[in-house]
Amino acid sequence: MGKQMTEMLKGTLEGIVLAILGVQPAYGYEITARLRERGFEDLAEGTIYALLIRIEQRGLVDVEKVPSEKGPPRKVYSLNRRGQEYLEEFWRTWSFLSERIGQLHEGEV
Amino acid sequence: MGKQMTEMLKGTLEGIVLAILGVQPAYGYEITARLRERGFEDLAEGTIYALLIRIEQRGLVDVEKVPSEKGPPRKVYSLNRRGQEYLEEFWRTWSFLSERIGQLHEGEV
DNA sequence: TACCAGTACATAGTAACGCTGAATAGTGAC
DNA sequence: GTCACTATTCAGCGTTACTATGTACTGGTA
Repeated sequence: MGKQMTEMLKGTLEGIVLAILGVQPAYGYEITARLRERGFEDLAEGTIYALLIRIEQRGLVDVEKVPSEKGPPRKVYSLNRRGQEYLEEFWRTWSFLSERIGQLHEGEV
Repeated sequence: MGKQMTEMLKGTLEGIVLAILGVQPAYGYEITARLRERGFEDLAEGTIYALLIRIEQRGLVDVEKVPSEKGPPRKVYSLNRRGQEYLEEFWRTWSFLSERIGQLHEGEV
């Protein structure tokens, strides 16, 4: 990751993952792979796992262990009620910030 | 600042300040005041100063000390060539990220 | 059998960033 | 002489993503 992207992901990556889980449950390896496909090519492996553990400890997601045919069991995360609320708050914060920055980009200072 | 906003500002606040300086030179107190007017109401005083020192040390801005009628001398920062390039890189990173997150917000996963 | 690639998760240590809280210093008004 | 406003600085802290490495299960292959 470029340094700028790394810093910019702080605070937003969490929202990105929660939004993905909001659509449908997923497990860490899967989320990492999907993000890499979608342009975050050198997203570090460990980053997502650390993030998932964090949001689990905050009670934003529910976890279920599901056996895999191809390796160790998967930890499938799904967004719960609290996570939903937190995600809505994230969208409000994001909307505010992206609007301001958008204005700056258009040159309206 | 809310916790989410604090985290989200990491990496973006720098770009915001560089963009402001790209329009016209400014000093710390002024930048903080302007940002507060524009919705970042509880932006911490010290944050901007620390950021300015950082970008100065990286050689992204030029500094000039200008006397003030109302207090201690101002340190007026202006974006230089390297800063301009760095800002362009910031916009590229920002555009990529905001596009991805925008897609997520629209539900296109 | 032994080895490797792919799948899947975990974690200790590090760097960077914004915030907290306090200090310093100059000006003008009351 | 004290207060408010202007203006900058800095040490210490919490949070986050990255680095690097380790563990573990499966299937293929030499």
